Amino acid sequence: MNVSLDAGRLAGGRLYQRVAEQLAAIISEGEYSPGSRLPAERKLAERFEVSRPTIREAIIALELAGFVEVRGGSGVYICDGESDKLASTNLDVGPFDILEARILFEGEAAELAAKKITEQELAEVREALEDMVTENEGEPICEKADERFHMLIARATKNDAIVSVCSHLWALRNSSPVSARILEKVRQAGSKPRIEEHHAILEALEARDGAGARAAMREHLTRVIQQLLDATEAEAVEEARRAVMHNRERFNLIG
Amino acid sequence: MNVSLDAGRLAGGRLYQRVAEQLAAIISEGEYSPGSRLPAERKLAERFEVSRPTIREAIIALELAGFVEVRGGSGVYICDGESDKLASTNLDVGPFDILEARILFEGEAAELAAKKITEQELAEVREALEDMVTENEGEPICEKADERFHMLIARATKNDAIVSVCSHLWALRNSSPVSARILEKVRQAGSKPRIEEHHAILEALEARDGAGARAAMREHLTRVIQQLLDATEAEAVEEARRAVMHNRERFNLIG
DNA sequence: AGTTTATTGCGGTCTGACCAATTAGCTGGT
DNA sequence: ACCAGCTAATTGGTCAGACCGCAATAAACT
Repeated sequence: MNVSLDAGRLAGGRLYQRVAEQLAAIISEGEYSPGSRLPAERKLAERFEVSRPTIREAIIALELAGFVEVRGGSGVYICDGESDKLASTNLDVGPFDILEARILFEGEAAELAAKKITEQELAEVREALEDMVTENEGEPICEKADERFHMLIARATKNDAIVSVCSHLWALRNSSPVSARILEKVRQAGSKPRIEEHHAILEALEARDGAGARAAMREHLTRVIQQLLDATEAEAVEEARRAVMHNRERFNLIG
Repeated sequence: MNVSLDAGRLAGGRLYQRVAEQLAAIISEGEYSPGSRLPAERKLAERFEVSRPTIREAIIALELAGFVEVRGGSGVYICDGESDKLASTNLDVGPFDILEARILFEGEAAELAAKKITEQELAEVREALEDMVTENEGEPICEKADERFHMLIARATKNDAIVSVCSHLWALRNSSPVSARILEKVRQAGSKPRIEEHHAILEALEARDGAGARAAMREHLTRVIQQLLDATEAEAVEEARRAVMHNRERFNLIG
C-alpha cells in the first residue's frame, strides 16, 4: 500500500517533513496502535518510496515531537500519549483565532504588567516603540519591534508561564501558512495608525493603570482584527477559513 | 578546533542528540552570532568527526527546536530570536506561575465559552465533572477528568488558539519537575472541595453567564493556589523557586 | 554601468555498506 | 516436555561517497 507523497504540499518543501506528516497521519488514524511497533525503517523507506536517511529524519522529527520512541536494535514504538497532544500540538491555527486569543490573554497580561513593571522595563518598552516608529518603512524590522513590544510586556508580569504563552501565540502566528498569506495582504495594505495604539498602552503602563492597560491592549488588538478584516476581501477570508477547516483533521508536526 | 564527543554523556545515546547539544552550546556561547551562517554540513561533519547524515539529523533537531533555519542551497542560519526562544521553549515554569496564568487566561476563556457553548458540549463538561466525582479516590483518573473538564471549556470557545494555549499550559504543568514535586504534596494533602467549585463553573456555563463563568473560574483557580500554598511548607516552596532560578540559564533542547 | 551568464558552494537526497544491539529461533542437554 | 545457552536474523546506528538542483556570487557580455 503505497502512499503518494506529493499529495500534501502544505509543509515546507523538505521531504522528511512530508514523510513525517504522513507517518503521523497514519499513526493517528490508528493503523498502528499505541505501544506497538512501527515497520522497520527499510520497509518504511520502501513503502514511502524514499531513502532510509529520509525515513530516519522523519522518525527523528516524530521522536522530538513526542509521538514515537526509538529503541535501538529493537524498533520504533508509538508512544501511548493521548490523541489530545497530537491534535493540539501544532494545529494550523488561523489568524483570527490567534488575535481573538491575544485580545483576551494579552489584555490580562497587560493589566498584570501595569502593576509589576519596573522603570527599566518601561524604558525597554519605550525603546521598542521608538524602533517601530523610526523604522516604520522597513516592514520586517517594524514587525520585530512589534513582537518585542508585546513580549516585553509579557515579561514585565514576572510570570514565566505568561511569557511562555505569549511566545507560543507568536509562534503560532509565524508558523501558520494561512496567517502568512493573510498577513502578507495586510502588509501590502499598509499599517500606519498602529503607533498611537501602542503609545496608549505604554502610557497606561507608565501610569500603572492596570484597567487602562488592559483596555488599551484590547482596543489595539481589536483594531488589528478590524484592519485584517478590512484588508482581506471576504472571498479570501472564506478561502482561508475553508483551508483551516480542511486542515483541521491533519496536523503539521513541524514548527 | 575539534570538539570531543564523548565528553557530554548527558543526552540519550543517540549520536545526533549529542551533536545537537554541542552545536546548540557553541551557538549559545556566541561562537556564531544570530543571523549568521553556520559552517557547511560537510565542514561540521569534519569538525565533529561524524558523518554528514549525523550532522543533518542534529541540524534537524535544532531546526525543530527553533534554533536555526535551514535555507536550501544557501546554508543553515541561526535564528535571531535566540535568547527568547531558548529561554522560553523548555523553561522550567513553576506551578505558581502556571496557576496565575490560568487564572487570567482560563477566566477569559470561560467567559467566552459561556457565550458560545452548545448543549452537547455542556453535556460533555457535565460528564467530565461526574467522572471527577465518582472516581475521586482514583487520583490519576480524577486528574484526567480535571484536565478534560478544563480543556472542554477551552474547546467550547471554538477558538483553536485558545485550545492550543490551554493545552500548552497543561503541558507545562505536566513537564515541570518542580510542579511534579509540589503537586505530589498537594495530592497527599487531599483535595476534596474542588467539586463544588467546578460545579459553580458549570452552572455559570449552563446559564450562559459569561461574567459569572469568569468569576467562578478565577475563584476556583485562586483556591487551588491557596491550597497549594497551604500544603507546601514555606521552605519547600523556596527550594523549588531556587531550583527554577538555577535552571533558567540552561536549556534542554531535546524534548 | 547594467544585464546576463557561468561558476562555485550549499543543502537535499539516494545508494549501499558495515557495525552494534536486540530478539527470535534453534540446539542441545536435562 | 522443558529450559539454558548459543546462533542467526532483524533492526536501528553510522558512515562513505555520489549526484542533483538551488542560490549567491563572480565573470562576461551588451
